[in-house]
Amino acid sequence: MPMSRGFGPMWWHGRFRGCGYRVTVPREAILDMLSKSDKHLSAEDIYMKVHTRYPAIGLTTIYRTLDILANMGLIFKFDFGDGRARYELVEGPKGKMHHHHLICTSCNRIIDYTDFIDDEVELLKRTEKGLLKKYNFKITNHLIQFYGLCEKCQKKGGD
Amino acid sequence: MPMSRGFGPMWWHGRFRGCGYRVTVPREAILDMLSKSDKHLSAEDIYMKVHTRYPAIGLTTIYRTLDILANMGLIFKFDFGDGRARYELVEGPKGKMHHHHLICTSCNRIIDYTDFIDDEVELLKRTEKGLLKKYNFKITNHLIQFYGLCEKCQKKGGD
DNA sequence: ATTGATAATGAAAATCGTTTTCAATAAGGA
DNA sequence: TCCTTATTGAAAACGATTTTCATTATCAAT
Ligand SMILES: [Mn+2]
Ligand SMILES: [Mn+2]
Ligand SMILES: [Zn+2]
Ligand SMILES: [Zn+2]
Repeated sequence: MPMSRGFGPMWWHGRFRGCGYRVTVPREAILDMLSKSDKHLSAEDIYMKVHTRYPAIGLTTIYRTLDILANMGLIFKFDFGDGRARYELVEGPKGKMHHHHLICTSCNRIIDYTDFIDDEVELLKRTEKGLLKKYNFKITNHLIQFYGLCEKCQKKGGD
Repeated sequence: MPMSRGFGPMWWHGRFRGCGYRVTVPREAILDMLSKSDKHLSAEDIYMKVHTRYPAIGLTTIYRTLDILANMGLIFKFDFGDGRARYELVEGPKGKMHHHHLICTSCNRIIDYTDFIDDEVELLKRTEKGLLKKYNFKITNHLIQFYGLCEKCQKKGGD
């Protein structure tokens, strides 16, 4: 199952058409590229990768497509504070879902983790409940990022 | 104690000189302005406020000063995802310290909270310890932001 | 108080990621 | 196939931030 990841060929065609969007070469190329990467790619990263096979596809279309995909909930859009947005495929209910990030401040490596330790889930539930009571603030989403040093950079002497 | 907040007049003069920085009118004006606000101000917000009293101070200097202040640890620099950085005074060990944010996705109101609910700090520590064990990642800092609807916007019907 | 080295400044230009404009193209229902 | 119109790519525009550079102001040494 090369570029469909077991969901059937072009499983997102239905989603696209259902939203009134047309299925185009650039959109297929971008989605296919994303499905083959597990990295946190910037628009330009994606542009360059796609460009090797489809030199005609412009950066503008990359941005427009990423915007649509993010709004459709097919990709996540993150901001790690380096001035450029980063994108990654959601991959549906089977694959990677909501997750948090460990960001190495030395080498900029980013580690996803979904296998939350029990304490973390507990922390979130209690915190959200407490904040609802204290501020009457209804939480719908959260962003949690831990900054520090990855294994390799600790050995190198931290920088 | 009007513009010194009980730390003695110009308590940061020492910090500045200690870092080899000169004490200048723009720097005093910016720091004084920040000490009188409890908001999350953008560079341009700060520029406009400072500009009413000191029309000669340019936006470039605002950026340069904010950069220094952030590096010195006198102010926090945050990114709430609206494309512009936001700044707020740390206020030393007495006042506001490390805190988390509640961000209303409807009216963009931002609520600080430092009065963590019971166990929140404890749970965070345990989470960090767990992540250290699991990924051997040494956490030095974290960013936690909750998105949702503030009290007012819930009543208005949630956008 | 005066001097002098140089850090700091402001205006303008440059940069950089992203968005908008617009004429040309291509998707897909008829 | 034909036609409507969503989509496209190039170029220009955009907005926040940074850089450049000539001028000014700070402050340690006189
Ligand atoms: Mn991720
Ligand atoms: Mn805050
Ligand atoms: Zn690292
Ligand atoms: Zn609100």
